[in-house]
Amino acid sequence: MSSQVTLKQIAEALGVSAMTVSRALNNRDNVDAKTKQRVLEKARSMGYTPNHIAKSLVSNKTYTIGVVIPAISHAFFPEVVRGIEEVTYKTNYQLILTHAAEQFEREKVAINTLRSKRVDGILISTSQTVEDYSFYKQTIDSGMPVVFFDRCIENIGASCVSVNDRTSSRQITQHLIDHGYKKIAYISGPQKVAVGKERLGGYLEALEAHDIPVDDKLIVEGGFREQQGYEAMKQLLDLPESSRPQAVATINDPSAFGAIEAIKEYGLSIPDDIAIVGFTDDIRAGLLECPLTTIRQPAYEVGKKGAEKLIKVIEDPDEPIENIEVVTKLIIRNSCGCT
Amino acid sequence: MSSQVTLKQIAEALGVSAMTVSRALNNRDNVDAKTKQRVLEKARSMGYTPNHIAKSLVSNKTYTIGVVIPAISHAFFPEVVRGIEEVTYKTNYQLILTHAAEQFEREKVAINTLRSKRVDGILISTSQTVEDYSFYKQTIDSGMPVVFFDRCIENIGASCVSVNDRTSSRQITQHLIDHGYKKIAYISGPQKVAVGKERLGGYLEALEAHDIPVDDKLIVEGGFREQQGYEAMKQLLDLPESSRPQAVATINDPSAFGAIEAIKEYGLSIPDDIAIVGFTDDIRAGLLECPLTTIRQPAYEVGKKGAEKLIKVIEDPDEPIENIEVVTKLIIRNSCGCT
DNA sequence: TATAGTTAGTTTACCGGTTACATTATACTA
DNA sequence: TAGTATAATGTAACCGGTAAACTAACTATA
Repeated sequence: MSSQVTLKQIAEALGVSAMTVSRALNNRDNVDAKTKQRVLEKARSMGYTPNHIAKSLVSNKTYTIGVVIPAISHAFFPEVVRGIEEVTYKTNYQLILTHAAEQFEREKVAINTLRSKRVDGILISTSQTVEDYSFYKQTIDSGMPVVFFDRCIENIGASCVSVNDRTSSRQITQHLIDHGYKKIAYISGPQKVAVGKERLGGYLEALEAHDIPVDDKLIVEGGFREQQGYEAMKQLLDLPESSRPQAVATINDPSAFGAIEAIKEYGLSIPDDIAIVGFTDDIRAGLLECPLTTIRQPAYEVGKKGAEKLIKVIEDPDEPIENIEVVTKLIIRNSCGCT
Repeated sequence: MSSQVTLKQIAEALGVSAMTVSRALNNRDNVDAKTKQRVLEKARSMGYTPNHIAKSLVSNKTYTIGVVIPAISHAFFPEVVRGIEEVTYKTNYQLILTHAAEQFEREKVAINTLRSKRVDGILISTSQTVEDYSFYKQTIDSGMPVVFFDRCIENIGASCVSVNDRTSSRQITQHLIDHGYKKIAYISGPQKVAVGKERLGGYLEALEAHDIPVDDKLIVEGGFREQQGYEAMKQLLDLPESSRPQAVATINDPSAFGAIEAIKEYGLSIPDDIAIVGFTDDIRAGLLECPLTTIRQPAYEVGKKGAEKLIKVIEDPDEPIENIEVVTKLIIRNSCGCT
């Protein structure tokens, strides 16, 4: 690191006190116009860059927020980050991005580092391997402003921005039912994560509403990643012919992509042999050989709302805890059987 | 922000000096084993989180690197970030991510803030609107370690990690020539950015190598974004029938996607009426109606190499300046005319 | 047994700013 | 013209740690 110019150096060069320089640079009162001018010029000519580290130490404020993301390569998250960025850019906050690679341990390390760096708040989407909530509880109880997004942990004292997972999942399952399918499987996400539970819940509600009996063999816990969708689908395809599903709903699009891979490997065609639907509206969904019917999650909106809420919590400790739902849209393409 | 526990508080509670606590927590010498034990326990029970801000002020080191990205939604960049993340995770650096949205002004603000935050180094991919280099020059001359990636600025005193843009571009143009096309257009990127210049250079070299005369009307400056590819293609399509291109090479995949949109609007078919190739191997490239022939850029590798180099520069001021080239791969699909 | 060497711990100053208060110079008022 | 308000600037302490120098007590050595 180069030797950076300090206030003191400017002060010395000008024969004034550091305080006067500080005041001049921060547009405070009680600085002679001429002095101020001299200071500004000197600061520029010396290439002064204020030291936020020192400022933060005094003000106990870093204008930095941490973002904890489980999977950068899932297209949903970069879009969320774009939404967050848009808000933080306007409000002069910076973003420390951490990637947990779906590992709870990495997430813990990340959050601890963020706390050490004294970020003003943290936006979290939990990893699928999340094990116990006490770690989050502790973080939140320490007074650190936290807002969850997409993969939330509920009733833990922090706000959450998600989509209407349950109703969306019910809606898309309903759509499969409308096609006349009776044997509808579900490739679920981890039940410890709210989206996992909610989306499965929506699927069950839809079946129940139509008096379709729930078949436990048709519900397989997969996960958020393509590989897991692939494996879950194989399990379903290995069921005896008679109990094989006619249609499959999945926890998200990557999972559906994996499942589609498996279906192809078994030489079956979509949607004729098996219909399938996703949840995300990944950038690839519409481009598949058989375009994927799915739920469009407004990722950018989720990021934006999350960041807005977090900054409110940071700036006003009385900001209430909320569960904010961003509304999705059912995108009907062909994989469900529509033409 | 909650009231955080400090070293001093632990020291007081234990009746020792702050230094002793500091030593105990940092595994330094000259601390009695029993004392150390007592300190560690007290720190845990009081919920102590070390304050990196204070540490940084003394050490002049933040273990944080800044990343300046022009477009999060271009799938290339999240992959790069994943590569960077993988390295910083292992080396205990954190990532401040800034998004310039292809605007040079935002980029300047971002870099200044990163400097104020005293990041240990910065990874930069320049925005397409980059205007003058003096700003970068100043930043680098101030002693801030900088490594450019993908969109580099050369000969400015910083290392650069990119792909072999020129040879790749020559190779893919060559492939179009092999198909027998004579009138090959080029939708270029901004010439102020190295990739823009290099890729255009590769295209020109290929033509020259085959004695194909360069037709200025067939070279249109587009840009990195879909919309710009769309507009550039329209310009090409509006040329008189006789001078219309038989094939088009583009600066990147998004630009190609835009161009494809335009071609469709004109009722022409790919590759029969017009062949087209990209550069990126975007996640969507293989999924198009007519799958896109393109150059696969190893984004993850670029991020990894960039981060590795930056950390070397940070940790050893004598680390030499290098231009690191990561090698691409020509991905032949159908849009070029291959079947 | 006097001297030097360890060990465990303390004290002081400092990193680069800001806050709170003190001081000086200037202007205004009676 | 003394007396006071006001503007401009300075000083000291502090934010939460750490480096460096110092001290006290104990141990080893000749």
